[in-house]
Amino acid sequence: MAAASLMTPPLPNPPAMVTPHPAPMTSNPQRERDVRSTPTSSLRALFLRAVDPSRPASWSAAVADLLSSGDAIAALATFAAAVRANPAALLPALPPALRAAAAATSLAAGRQLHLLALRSGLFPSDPYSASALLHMYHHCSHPVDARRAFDEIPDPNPVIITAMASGYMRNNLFHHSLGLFRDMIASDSASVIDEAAALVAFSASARVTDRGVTASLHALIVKIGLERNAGVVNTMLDSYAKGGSRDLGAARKVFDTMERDVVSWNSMIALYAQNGLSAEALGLYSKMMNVGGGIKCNAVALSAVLLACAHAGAIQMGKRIHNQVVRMGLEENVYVGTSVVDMYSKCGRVEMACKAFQKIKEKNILSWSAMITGYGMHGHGQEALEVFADMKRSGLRPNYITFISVLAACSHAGLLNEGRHWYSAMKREFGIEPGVEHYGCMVDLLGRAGCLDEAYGLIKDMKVKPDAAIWGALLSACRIHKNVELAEISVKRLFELDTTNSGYYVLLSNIYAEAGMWKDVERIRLLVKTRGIEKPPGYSKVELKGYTHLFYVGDKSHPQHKEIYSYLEKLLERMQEAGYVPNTGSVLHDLDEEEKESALRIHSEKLAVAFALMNSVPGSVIHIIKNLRVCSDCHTAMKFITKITEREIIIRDLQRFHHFKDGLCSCGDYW
DNA sequence: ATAGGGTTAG
Repeated sequence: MAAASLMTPPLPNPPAMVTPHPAPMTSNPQRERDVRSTPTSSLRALFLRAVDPSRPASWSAAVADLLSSGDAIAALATFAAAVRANPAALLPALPPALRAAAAATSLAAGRQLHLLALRSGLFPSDPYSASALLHMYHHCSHPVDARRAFDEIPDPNPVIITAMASGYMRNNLFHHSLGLFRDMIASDSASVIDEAAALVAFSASARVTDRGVTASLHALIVKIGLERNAGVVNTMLDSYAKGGSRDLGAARKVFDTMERDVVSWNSMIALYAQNGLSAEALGLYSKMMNVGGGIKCNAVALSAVLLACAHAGAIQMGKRIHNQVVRMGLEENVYVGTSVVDMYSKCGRVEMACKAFQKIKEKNILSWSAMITGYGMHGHGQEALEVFADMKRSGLRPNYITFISVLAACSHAGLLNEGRHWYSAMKREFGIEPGVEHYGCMVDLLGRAGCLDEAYGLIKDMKVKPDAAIWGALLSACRIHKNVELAEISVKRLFELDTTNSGYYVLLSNIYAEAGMWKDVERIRLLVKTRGIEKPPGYSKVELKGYTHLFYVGDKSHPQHKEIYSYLEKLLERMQEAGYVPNTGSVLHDLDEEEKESALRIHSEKLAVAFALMNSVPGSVIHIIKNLRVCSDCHTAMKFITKITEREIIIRDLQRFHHFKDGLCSCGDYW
């Protein structure tokens, strides 16, 4: 109908909102000839040769084909040619044209198409154009415009609602997305839910903290018989484990009763891995490989299981998985490759991480970040900064995450000036506002370097609320530099944030003790006692021949404990001959010196090291995981052990890495 | 003739 009149006069610009952009559909005969003859896209020429201008379907097919071949601009140009050549082509070609505008994130083109849809009467009555239009606005990050258009659609069908809901998800408006399904959940009527809608609804419920949403949706899909649809149930599985329920058990229950496909296995493994249940993740992985019912492992499974290895420090399993990666030819894959890098770094093998990093074909921002973090964790600050420089040279723009890696590397290596430089460059040059993570690194870096006032000033200037890690960093800096006043302030704040961790009080009482403030030491000890706050028991883990051995302080439950203790005795003698003096400063102050020394020598990391030295292959790296920070005496002890035995020892606590080979360790004095 | 769709990486 009205489409014919649109052909001749150039489209008036939509009011105000249009941004300058190579508008693809100006009706200029010259341009039209260009579209059909220029060799800018040989593909385009190919498609256009096949177009029968008299058949509308022929045009829309050409637009859609160009789009799916990846040339959105050519698709838009062809759409413009279509409308001029045959006005009847508008109806079928408009939706793919809108998708092309979305793919090119060209809001200007999208708005012109919107106008065209309005003038031709296709909007809001044609549901095909309507859903594509919403899709376009969301893709161009204009959810408000999408909403405006959505509100004009009289009776939106499931496809339109799904387009709207998934668009909200894309723009991180999770509650808005869920809101579109809410009435339906409330009335228990599944009128609008089909497979695609259910997928979006569950993925929305995985991102909000509202309780019970997943279960209600679950009831709904059972009612309409979607509970045997693997895709839908997989998303449901995910939302049980995340979202408001956060219940891995519930997810596992779904997993056990459903008809599982690869994605189900991968999701469950990934969920375990992400929640730190490494043993469960690894167990489920081997179950999949053995009794998975013909399920083959793929890139996603390997990524997930590598994360579990990284978390558990399971280097041997990690190597096996890496071999599998190589066998499957997935070394060049960004996802898998980045996971391998992360696994090797967290398991203490930076050189292996670096080799794996070089194998990745198209490194993305997270691959680079993983490598920077890897060097940083090991105290190799200069290497980390070199990788960062390489990343910038490769043309990638550092983001929020990149700067966490960079600043963490500076803080761990004690690169004060570099840290200061990149912290300010981050804001000034890259326009990134620092978040808690960046502040955490800076407070740690400044604090260790003794710039306590600067660190405190930084906290006071923060635009976001400081978390326990930040005050904790300041507190341990106070221990190093003996600042009672700031320590008290930090503990006060920590107490408001985390009342259950007595570690902070132990640290404060040690600070008092070192300042000779015995009354305060007593006061804190009483406080800890009366409040019933307990320090979680410290333990150290060591992996040997695929088995993990766990040690607590003074542990005598290990079958080899007698040998371990006598080996440790001999080791300590040799260490003392080499100049090791037990650092009793980190032990509670009401013990006498002798008691302090015997308390120190049975620390879990020492037991673990002795056990590993007795049993491992000469020359291999000893890798220990500790659930808490390492005390200053164990820190020193490891250096001496390295010196006498020439063995590389790596201790990783839950967050951090301490690398003793070259005596480099920037860990503070903890407890 | 044309529309909407998650699980992996710091």
